[in-house]
Amino acid sequence: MDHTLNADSSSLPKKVTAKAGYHHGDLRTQLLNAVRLLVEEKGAENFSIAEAARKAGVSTAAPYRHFEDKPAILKAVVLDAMTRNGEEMRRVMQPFPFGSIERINALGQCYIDFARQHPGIFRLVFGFSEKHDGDEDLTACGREVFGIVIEAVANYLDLPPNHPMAAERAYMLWTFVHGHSWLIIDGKTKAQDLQIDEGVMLSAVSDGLIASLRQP
Amino acid sequence: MDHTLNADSSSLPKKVTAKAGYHHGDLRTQLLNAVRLLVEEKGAENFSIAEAARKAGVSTAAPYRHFEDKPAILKAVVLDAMTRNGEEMRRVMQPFPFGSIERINALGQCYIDFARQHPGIFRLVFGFSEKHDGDEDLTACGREVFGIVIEAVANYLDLPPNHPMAAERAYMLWTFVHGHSWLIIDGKTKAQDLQIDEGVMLSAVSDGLIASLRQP
DNA sequence: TAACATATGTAATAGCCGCTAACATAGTCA
DNA sequence: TGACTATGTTAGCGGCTATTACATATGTTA
Repeated sequence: MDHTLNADSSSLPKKVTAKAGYHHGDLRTQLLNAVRLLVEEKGAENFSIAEAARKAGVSTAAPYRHFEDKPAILKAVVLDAMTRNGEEMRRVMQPFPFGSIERINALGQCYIDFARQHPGIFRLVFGFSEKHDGDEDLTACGREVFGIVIEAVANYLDLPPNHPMAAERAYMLWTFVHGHSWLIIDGKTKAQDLQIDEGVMLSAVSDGLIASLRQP
Repeated sequence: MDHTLNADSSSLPKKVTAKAGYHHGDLRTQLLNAVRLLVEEKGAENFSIAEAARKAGVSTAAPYRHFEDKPAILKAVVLDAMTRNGEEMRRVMQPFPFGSIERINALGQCYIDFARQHPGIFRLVFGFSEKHDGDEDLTACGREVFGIVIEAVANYLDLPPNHPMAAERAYMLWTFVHGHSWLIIDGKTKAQDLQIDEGVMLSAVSDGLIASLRQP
């Protein structure tokens, strides 16, 4: 339930309060923090490197010592967010029994929570073509995260993890939580005056699309 | 199956080939056409008013005689796209019997087709907060389009169109096609090596989430 | 028809931003 | 110490949004 993307106080930098000198000391990390804040604050399409640099207290040219260009800095933020979301997914499913439908529901809820808590980042991760369409790192990271879902579905359905049906049903679940996440952060759900219990809906979906396969 | 957003030869302008004079004659329409092309070509986040103006053969200041600012010109494109998509939805469901599940499936397929055929516009319609978050015109248009889906679901389930369950199940269908559309145009589906028949999946979803309610 | 009002174009400009080049400073290691 | 590398800065180019002042076409009315 935490999804903390903000303060990067873990893996503490070599110089925590390096401000006095000519060299910053920990600019890369603090730039990423600034970018995350700005993306959340002003939207990924209105964020500027220059503002991130000001926020970190350096000149507008300094970021280019650490990142090739704007797409590169955004890619770093995206990769970090995907990784953390994957970790969070593994965490939230752990309390529930192996092979249970509750594990699947927990994964879906985790995905939705992430979008709600970090809509700007979510928009950035998806939605933005920003030159990293076929990027290998991002693809690999995505496959790993989606693998968690496939595995949970396969375990529930008593299938080998590489069974096509597991991937197929996992994908259906993904489309659902993905679409719901987008509609939530775009305000479309509210605009339609829909009074829907999210948890109930999520259960209905996993029941209708996955649990229904257990008794043939 | 057409979703033609490009040539606006319908509702023909007063002067079709007004190019010679100081005044353009049909700048507003041609600007919108240029914007649509550019959004599709370079992505909504990289489109610029200046380039649209060049494409229409006028100075970079001219567009501001017809649109307040960048969000306004994008809003016009979005409204047009939503309207046309709504019309297309009404068209594709017509061949199927009133109250049939095929009508529902046709609506879903139409939504997905639109995204696949106009990914740039789709990204613009959703995904972009671009200052029209709570815009009344867009909200009204969206409610009207979504109303088509609610109605089809209500008819199939033999419910009054304002029954909460109709809206609820319609929303589930929406989340599914919306999420699938995003994943398709983001290339995520391909990145995951998923071999899924879209029509089969769509049927499975409407079966699992809607048809299952008919026999209680 | 002449004069005025309105609509719609241009040019010039201010203030952003992305990114690069040339230069400055700090840390590292022979 | 001296050379090399990493990481800052300043200055500047070209592109963008948006505004302002001015120019030209169109239409209305006396």
